Amino acid sequence: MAISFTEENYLKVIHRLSEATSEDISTNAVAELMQTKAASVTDMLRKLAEKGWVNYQKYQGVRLSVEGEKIALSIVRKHRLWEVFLVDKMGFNWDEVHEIAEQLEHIESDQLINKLDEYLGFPKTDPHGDPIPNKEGILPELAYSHLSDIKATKTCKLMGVAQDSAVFLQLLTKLNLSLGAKLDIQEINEFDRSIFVSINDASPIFISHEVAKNILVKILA
Amino acid sequence: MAISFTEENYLKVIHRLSEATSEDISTNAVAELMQTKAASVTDMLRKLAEKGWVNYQKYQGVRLSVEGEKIALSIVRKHRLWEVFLVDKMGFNWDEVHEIAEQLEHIESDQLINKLDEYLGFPKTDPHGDPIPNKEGILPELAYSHLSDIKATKTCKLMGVAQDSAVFLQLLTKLNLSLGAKLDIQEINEFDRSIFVSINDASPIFISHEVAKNILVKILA
DNA sequence: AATAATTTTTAGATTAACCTAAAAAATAAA
DNA sequence: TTTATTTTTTAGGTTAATCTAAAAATTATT
Repeated sequence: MAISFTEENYLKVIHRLSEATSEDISTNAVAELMQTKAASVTDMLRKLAEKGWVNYQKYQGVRLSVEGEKIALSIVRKHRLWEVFLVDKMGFNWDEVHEIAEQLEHIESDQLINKLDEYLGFPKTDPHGDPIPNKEGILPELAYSHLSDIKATKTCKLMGVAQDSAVFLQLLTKLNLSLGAKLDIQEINEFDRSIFVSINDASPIFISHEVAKNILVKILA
Repeated sequence: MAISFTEENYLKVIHRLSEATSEDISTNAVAELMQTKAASVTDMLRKLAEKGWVNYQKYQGVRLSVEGEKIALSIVRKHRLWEVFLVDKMGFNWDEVHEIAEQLEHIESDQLINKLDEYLGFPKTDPHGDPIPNKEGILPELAYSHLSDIKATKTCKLMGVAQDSAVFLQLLTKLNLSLGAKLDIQEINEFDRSIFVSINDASPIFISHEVAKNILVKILA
């Protein structure tokens, strides 16, 4: 069935909200991410439900149907593969690619996206460490920890970020924090929950709790 | 000023029609290429004129303004660069890329298109031999002959095609006619204007006038 | 449990891009 | 130069996606 860019964006947003919770997604939550009004969302949810892509009962919130989930994952797949292309092949920085990928994710051609996947060497994650769903729409669950959740002095590897905003990514770049960076936690301060950490064996610096919350790491030792 | 996909497509179509003639473009001609009705075209032409992208007087036809020409050429540039990408990097055949490029040409990012240009090695023509406008929107005029216009037994090189339809391109592929192919004209038949020609030194075959009209060549000898 | 606050939905409009049918203008033919 | 034909425009409507304002349902608070 034909799908519009707008419908694709709604499915993508509902999918993103569903990842964070097992509860139904509220109209307001969708409205906020779609940067639109709740009334518009209500209209669209009814339409998406008619097309069979979401389960929606009025006043009860919404969730993706199996079919809707499939569509959402194919958009995520396209978005993340294009991000890899933009960084690996076009030479963009990781904080510059989100907006362009938002456009490219709507290009419709299974053949193209599978050829692109191959051309990029079947990458497992995008430049922010987010996993890329495969052709069958299966998204490997990567169980990484939030740096902010770590309670002891450990050595970790930066595997991803929980936020794609340019300001955040630029801050990480300034701190020399990129995918794969080694983090030696020296101290965790109870007072402001800031972390004193050495990055790639450099002299340790302070990282705020706010930043640590958005950094995903694998614990090495 | 903001521009919609639809507006971009109208400007592209008006540009294409303007290349073939120096006269003003008729509403009906635009309607046919846009696959829409004349009444819809009238509405859009008024809108495009208000935005300053075309010069339009009712009942007098339309032509691009300087600004409109600039926009149209930037779309053509994007379309043709993406076609090169699809063929050279993604491994598509020249008859498979038009529809995908129709989507990709609307991606908005000057940075991306200039990086893509560089990545592809600043190609001069697309996979069909059509010239690619440069960053400044200047389209090099390539003066090639239509194979059908050649009146004597000559040796030529295939430089482009005047049509991008998949059926036509697939026929050329079947005849072993690709960009750069050598054509030795053996005979031109007065009766049906068909051409008896050797392709890359193979044994000569007949090519219809209809096909020859859509083949662009450089005369070598 | 009743009331207050919040969330969500309905009702009615708006805009972009399209449509059909009819009117008007331009062009071609008698 | 009238008349006929074709082209183009106008008038009025439709659909998708949005909006504001008001009504209804849900949730939270006394």
